[in-house]
Amino acid sequence: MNIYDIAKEAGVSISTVSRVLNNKSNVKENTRRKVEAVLEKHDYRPSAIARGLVSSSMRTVAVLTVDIRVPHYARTAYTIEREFSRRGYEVMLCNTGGEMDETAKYLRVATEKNVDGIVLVGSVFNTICKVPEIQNLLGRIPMVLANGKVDAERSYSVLVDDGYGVGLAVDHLVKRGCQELYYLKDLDTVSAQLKCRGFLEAAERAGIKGGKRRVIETSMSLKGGMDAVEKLLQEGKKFDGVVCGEDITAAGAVKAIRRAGLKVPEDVAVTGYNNSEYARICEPPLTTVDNKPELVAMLSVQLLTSLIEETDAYSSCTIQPEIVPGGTA
Amino acid sequence: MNIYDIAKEAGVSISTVSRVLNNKSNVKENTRRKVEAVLEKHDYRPSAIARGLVSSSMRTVAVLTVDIRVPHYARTAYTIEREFSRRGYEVMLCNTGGEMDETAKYLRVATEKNVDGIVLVGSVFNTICKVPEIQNLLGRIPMVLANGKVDAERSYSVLVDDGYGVGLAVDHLVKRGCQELYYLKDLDTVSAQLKCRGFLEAAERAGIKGGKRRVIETSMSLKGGMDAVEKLLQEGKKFDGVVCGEDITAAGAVKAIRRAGLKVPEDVAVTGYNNSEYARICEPPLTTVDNKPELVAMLSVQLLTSLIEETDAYSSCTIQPEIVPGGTA
DNA sequence: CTGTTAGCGCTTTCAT
DNA sequence: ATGAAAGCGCTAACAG
Repeated sequence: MNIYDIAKEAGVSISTVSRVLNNKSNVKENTRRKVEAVLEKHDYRPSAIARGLVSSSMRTVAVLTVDIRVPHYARTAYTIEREFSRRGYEVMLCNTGGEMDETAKYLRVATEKNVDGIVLVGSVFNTICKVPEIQNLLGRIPMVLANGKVDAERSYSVLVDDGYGVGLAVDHLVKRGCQELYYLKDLDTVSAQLKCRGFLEAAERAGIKGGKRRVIETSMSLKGGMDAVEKLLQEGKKFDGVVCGEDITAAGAVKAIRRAGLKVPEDVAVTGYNNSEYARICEPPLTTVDNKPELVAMLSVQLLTSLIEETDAYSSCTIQPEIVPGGTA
Repeated sequence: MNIYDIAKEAGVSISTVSRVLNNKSNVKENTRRKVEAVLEKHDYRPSAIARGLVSSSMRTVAVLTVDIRVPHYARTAYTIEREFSRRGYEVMLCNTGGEMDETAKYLRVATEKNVDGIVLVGSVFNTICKVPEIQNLLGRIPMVLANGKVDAERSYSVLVDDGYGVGLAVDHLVKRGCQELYYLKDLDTVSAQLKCRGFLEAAERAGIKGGKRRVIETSMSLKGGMDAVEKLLQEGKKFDGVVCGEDITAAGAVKAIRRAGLKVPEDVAVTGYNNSEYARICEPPLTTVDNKPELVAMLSVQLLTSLIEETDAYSSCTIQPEIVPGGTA
């Protein structure tokens, strides 16, 4: 069933049907009703593909994340989807695993499908987009990086000051009297590096010596957090505060500290990062940092929408995280 | 840049370019190379929209879930996306919030965009699809329900025996000597009802009296689990086992039990459901039930693919959950 | 206010 | 092996 069938049955031309379909004003009320009746009768839906071919837009945006199973990305992607849905766009979900190949593949598909815009969620894309192979896929389509930055035509950023965020955690620990701090670093993305630097700078400001010796590299998992703490204990390191780059590692750290018979926060204080459900499940609930994924998502959608529809002036911006008091620090 | 530009520059007709693009065999090796050179030079990508208009397929499937932020759905959607990506399909992500309107809207969009197939994830759709307003949107497009069932043309199911799953948890508790069991019920979806019934039947089999009085309704959240346990304690109920319909409520239950000075599992044993990261963060880690979302997702994709491509014979199927021992039971 | 016509970029007969 | 031409379902410019 297409526009011709409708036209024939309503006894009008396809243009008139098209006009009715698109709520154009120049249709006689009588004709409009006649056409609408036929439309309703068949519960007719115009083909978005055919429309897309004409308007060269399918009202679709691609959202690339590393892995939607990571709660932080899930929250971001969720909000992006909801916001775009409100605005009449559908979202194509792309899990890249942080792989260059998958990213390239998806950018290619996005181009072929002529998506209206692209959102890259996560600072991995910061690094990935520098690869020449990816570089020449950029600039064709409006793009917003949520917590990333890339130098290309029509690419904008919504940044989160993660260094500042970790700094807040350090300040918080110092204020409650902690002196022997360690930082649990999990990944090696730009964001992870900024967090680490935020720790080092804040520690130095607070007069805490040791610098990089206070950074423990571990994996981004519950076990990663536990392992790191166990290592500290085994090595007989003195510590009264553990700053973590992720709630999940912080939860692991708390687990290991308490299993060792130490009290949190009395003996060792701990801070997480992300203000996730993980933080609340942890016992005691984590003191953590809210890096506001929903806000980042909203601003990203706003930015991309204005880019697509060429409405408002648009510019990149930066979000300041906030500390969320819990029971671990 | 389109197929005409390429044809002109290569000095051939558009049919030949199309043949090269689609790896058809009837092209002289020489011509092929000539065309490929031009293709490469411009890094040409054919328009998926135009192709879609001809083939009436955009190689896209829609995945509807309640809320991608719920880990269980995130895992399912993730696997579905990865599997479809491997097969050359993109995924349109749809968060319906379990709302009828949103579901209807998305089914309509899916129809307009002529998606190749639809996956409905979660047993809410079981109920939602019964609404007449939704009913007449079904049957047009191949559909698979992950953990749901609906009576419509071209609709199939991958079911999870959640009643059996909760039964496993009850058996486990009974085996370790628990007699005073309670069940924490969180939602009111079909799946939640099946779980509840699974509890009641298994309890009765084990000779535990009380029936429905042993079911506590609460909200699906950490607080929901805590509230339920606090209520039991306040009412002075005797209990040595708490079976939960979700890991998150189980984590809340454990929290409340321990805060009351009771030991888990010695005084009160607890079981969760979903085998999620929540279960591992909980201290002690939850004994939980694995309802295998990844497997469900894989089978759903397989089923939908065979439906779309009309290859193998297809049929609905059912998954059996497994108990995962932890430290709470 | 309504109809005719020319595309949008591609695939696919049907000739040659 | 290659090209010409029709058509997928729609929008929009133009004519009346």
